[in-house]
Amino acid sequence: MPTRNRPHSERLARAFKALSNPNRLRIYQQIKDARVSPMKDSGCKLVDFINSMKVGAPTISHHIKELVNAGLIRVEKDGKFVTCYLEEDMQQELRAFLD
Amino acid sequence: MPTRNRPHSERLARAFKALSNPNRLRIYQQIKDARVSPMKDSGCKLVDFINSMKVGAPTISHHIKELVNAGLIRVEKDGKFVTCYLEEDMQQELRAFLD
DNA sequence: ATTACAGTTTGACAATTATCGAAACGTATA
DNA sequence: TATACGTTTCGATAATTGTCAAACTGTAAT
Repeated sequence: MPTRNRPHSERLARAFKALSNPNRLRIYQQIKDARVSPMKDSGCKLVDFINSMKVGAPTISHHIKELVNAGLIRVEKDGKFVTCYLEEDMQQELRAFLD
Repeated sequence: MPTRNRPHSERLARAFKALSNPNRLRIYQQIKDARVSPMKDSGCKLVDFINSMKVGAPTISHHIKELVNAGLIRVEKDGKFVTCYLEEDMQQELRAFLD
């Protein structure tokens, strides 16, 4: 059973795997940088990724899903738009591992 | 040009990819934990990995090589033994990225 | 309603990867 | 030298992955 104190290798490895693709890493970085504080988190519109990155929409959709499954981000739907937000707990877990 | 301020996605992604395999992650963790300080770094003997982990020697050798290529660790040979040491610069780069 | 936009799903394909067994290599020790 | 041990290389295989095109879904605008 994975706990907060002794993180499971599998869980961490899955997060690292999600960050192991350059495009996914860039997506994550933008989402992370959009969060200046827990109070001020503008999130990132998925449509902006689709318009700015050099891979097709299906690929981006797939990458986002992987980041969500890895627990790194979460998404919220509003009308036809999807906005991505950082999952701070996982960010903290990764930071803790690196220390 | 990858700099400290604006790290290259490819370089970071390669490091994360190296940590994306559970066995490799465990290896890295042990090497990291063996370094209590820059002055006191006992390193980890490759032979101990081979004896303690449940995968064959060729696989371990391959994993070590990947960690080295990713810039996460370095190895030193002494007689027939190989010892693994943490590359602190890369650890710092990863930490900086997560902040 | 028709069109346009945002996003997902499916199915496919080439490329990469984790692992293995067998063989080879290098170093020490008997 | 011969033998043993630690490590690497090689060749193979099964599994995973990144990407795409095409088709589809849902929402908004005209």
